[in-house]
Amino acid sequence: MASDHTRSAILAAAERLYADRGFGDVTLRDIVAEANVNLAAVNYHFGSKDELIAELFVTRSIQTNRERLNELKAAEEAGGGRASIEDIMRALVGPTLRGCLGPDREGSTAARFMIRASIESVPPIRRIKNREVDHLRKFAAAMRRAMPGRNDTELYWGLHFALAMAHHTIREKERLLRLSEGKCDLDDVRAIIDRVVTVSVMALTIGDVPSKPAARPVLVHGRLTRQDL
Amino acid sequence: MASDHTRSAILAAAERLYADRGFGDVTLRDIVAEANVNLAAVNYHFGSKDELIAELFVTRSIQTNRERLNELKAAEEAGGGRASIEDIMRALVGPTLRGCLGPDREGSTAARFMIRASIESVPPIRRIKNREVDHLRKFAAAMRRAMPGRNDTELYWGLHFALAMAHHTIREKERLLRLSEGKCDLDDVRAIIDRVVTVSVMALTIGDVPSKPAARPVLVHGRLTRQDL
DNA sequence: GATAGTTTCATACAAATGTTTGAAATGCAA
DNA sequence: TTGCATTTCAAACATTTGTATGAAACTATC
Repeated sequence: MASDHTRSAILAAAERLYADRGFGDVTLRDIVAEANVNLAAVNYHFGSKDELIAELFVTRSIQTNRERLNELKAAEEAGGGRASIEDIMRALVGPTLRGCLGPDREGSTAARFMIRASIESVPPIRRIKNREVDHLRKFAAAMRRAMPGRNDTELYWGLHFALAMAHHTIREKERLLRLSEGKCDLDDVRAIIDRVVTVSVMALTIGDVPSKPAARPVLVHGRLTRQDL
Repeated sequence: MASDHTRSAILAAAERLYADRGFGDVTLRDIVAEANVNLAAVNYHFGSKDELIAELFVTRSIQTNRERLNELKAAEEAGGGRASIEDIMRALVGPTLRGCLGPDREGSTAARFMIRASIESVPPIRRIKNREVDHLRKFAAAMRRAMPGRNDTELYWGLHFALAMAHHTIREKERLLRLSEGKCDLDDVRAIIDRVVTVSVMALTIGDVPSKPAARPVLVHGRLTRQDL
């Protein structure tokens, strides 16, 4: 393989076009035109259109998953082997939200591509997403360590809701912006992450009936703190 | 129009096939074969494929929206013109969750169709969804009445997160089931609604620093109650 | 029962699309 | 250079797809 020129030109063009116009109405001919390569090059280098899409999505997914696990590991090391539940949730939703939201990310092709992938969900991408369960199990395990006494079911629901808020915010950011008439600031990614983390932690304390008044998470200065009642 | 036979046969067949196999790989020929009608009948009765899909989705959406508003109205009348925030959230997420989840709904074509529509999001459906903002404004208004002092921004985020949890649960129920190895009971719709409502209400109290200890929502017997600390 | 409007039908159309092919070009090693 | 493998290219292929057409069948009204 002398040079990846054609291969990477296709990848870049495909990601850009899919990000801009969606999987639905971008054809191989559009891609090769954008990349200035021959039509047959896609099948030569990737085998098929679906494998091209899969490669794009896998690459980006691996990046996000690695960031997540890095954050988790860092939090666990900082906590002497056990991360706080807040930090775990932050590691879970932070990379995705940071990657897909924010004003500077407006022009990021990778981010817009991942948003598309989240919205349109074509077959090759769905197949890959199904493997994501193994990755999530690592977070479930960390949560179990952070909240030893807690019911497993509650734990999974908390994890599920955290992803729900993060992904739905990415998917429906236009609608939220329109609904709130701009009042919800979707550029302040830090605040959004704080918000999602806060609510996720709250969700994980459902049914918690402590003997002494519980520490109650409160959003202060865009950062999660605890305030005793 | 002597009889709607052909028209409704097409609608029924289309909904069934789309629900089962997705919009991606169901053609008009599949639909007319299932409906035992002629290929040209679709264009004759609906104009185009997209208008057929739009009609299916609009019909179901109107049903859900009407149920939502009925529940909201009932709650407001029961509360003497002002519904509690819990009841508002329940009216928002209840109909959708009840429609798409639960064991008996497994065979409901309408439910599975709406799940598909939520996952795949083809153009005609996206266009309709964009008009949904007006509908949500009615809930925002009710919430504003229920929580007069509250910041509008917080209110929209709470509304947004409630929909996030409901829709994501519908979209990703398979994954949650697999992740939790069956521990999360997705057939107990009442409990799920309670859970989503509880967390939504919690989300709406972020940053609430009350002069006296706040009433804290707690899940008891699968039903939302209030317990003073 | 003739007529006008509606609905159904078989068939054709036209366009788009992913994929394949076989030859030409290119790069690289001996 | 020669020879061999890799890569590029133009063109064609083979389907699939939604849509259009015009005649036939049907229905209801007068």
